[in-house]
Amino acid sequence: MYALADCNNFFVSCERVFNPSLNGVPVVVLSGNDGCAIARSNEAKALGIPMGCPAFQIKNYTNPANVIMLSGRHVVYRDLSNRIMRIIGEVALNLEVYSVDEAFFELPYDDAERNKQLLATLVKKIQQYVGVPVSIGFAATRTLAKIASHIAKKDPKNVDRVKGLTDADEIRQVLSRIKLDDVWGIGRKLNAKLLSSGIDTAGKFTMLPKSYLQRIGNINLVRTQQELLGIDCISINPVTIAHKSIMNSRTFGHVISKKRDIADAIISFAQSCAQQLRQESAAAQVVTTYIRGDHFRQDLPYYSNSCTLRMPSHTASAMDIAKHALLAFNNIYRENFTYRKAGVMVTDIKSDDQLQLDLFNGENDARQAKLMTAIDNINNRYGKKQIVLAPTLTRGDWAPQLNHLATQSKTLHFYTGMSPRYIGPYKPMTQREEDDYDTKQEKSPVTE
DNA sequence: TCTGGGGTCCTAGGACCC
DNA sequence: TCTGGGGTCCTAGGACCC
Repeated sequence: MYALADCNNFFVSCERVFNPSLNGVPVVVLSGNDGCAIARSNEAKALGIPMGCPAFQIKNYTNPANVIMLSGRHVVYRDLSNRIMRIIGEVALNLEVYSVDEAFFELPYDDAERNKQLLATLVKKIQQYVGVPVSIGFAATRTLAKIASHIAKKDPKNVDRVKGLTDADEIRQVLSRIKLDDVWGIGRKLNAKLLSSGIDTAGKFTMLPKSYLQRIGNINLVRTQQELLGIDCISINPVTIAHKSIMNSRTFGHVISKKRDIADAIISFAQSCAQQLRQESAAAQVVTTYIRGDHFRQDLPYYSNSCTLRMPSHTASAMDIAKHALLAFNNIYRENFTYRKAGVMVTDIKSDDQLQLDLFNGENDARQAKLMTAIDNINNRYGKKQIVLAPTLTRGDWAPQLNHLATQSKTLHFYTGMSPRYIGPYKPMTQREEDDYDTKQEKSPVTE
């Protein structure tokens, strides 16, 4: 038996833990740039505000004065998530943290009723210790457990917020009612494709021939069908899976076209990727940089592109990664276009203990590693971004094409830190605001 | 005016090898 | 007329998830 624990309206529930006056009223948590709704309270859902609703369209559903809109505080959500996972871990077998607000695990008993009691106790404990409401579904496969958790969440009469789907007749009945796109693994495209053939429920989907599913989708679609039929076929992920890719990207406050401005952003994305690699005691060998225009602006020519480079060896050095991210950027940047978003991704990641010493760069790597450790220590102690890469000093090495650029990079923060207090279109900060922003330490940022 | 960010897996097709 | 066969690796793109 698999169980799926799913936090209800997670980001909103976290905010309510710290501010009970948010209970009972419509609350929406917004994405970065305060762009769109990424979590909604039940009251906000009842107003019809859809997931992903752009913030400026909320007025189409209700008077915005009725809705409390909050910028996301993801560090807080991560912390509460960790506490919840720890509590689940006390009773769970093979806990598999699937996302910040969801976890799969296996149940100890064969008996559905005993499992149900165990889970009901767990839900209460999380509510009491952390204050976040959680719903739990359980069944023979993860896909069915997921459906069960939806049922647990949606049914107001179910005070335990636990639902088991273990009886074959009940499963058949439930599937005949569930809309296909509510099934885990069926997204927009597949739903549309299947709908056009009259397949609108999970029940009908389970009767389709495997060969057809393989043709219109891939092996995963076949697996989804098997899972709905009660056949477990999603392999278990070990508890701690190393990342296979790490990405850092931002939508800018508005379109920009200056090469140097974008390059600054690329450097800071690369820096963040490197930092996360070091946190995970890992290193990457492949860097991808991508840039793209604003697809909402019909009045501007649209261009998007990406470039992937393999570095000479695995590295977690901000300098190595930034250097290659910039080289990649130089390959794809085109003048006379405007850009709205950029990002850096690192792949081919290996943990430090898997890595062999590179005979040719060994000494250099060791020096870089020491330097990076020193920077991490300083930043941990005195606040993020006390030491950052200065593109102005290194541009000659990194990207000769940038040589003609003006020398200053004070704008770095606008693309990266995205201060939670900074809301609105791009504009340069005053020195005062900047000092303020830099984590309110007495020190102003040290620029190397 | 205003539309997020970060992941995973699978497949097809090309380059390259013998 | 007729143009080998089989394999690996890499990448881009598309689907999905939260």
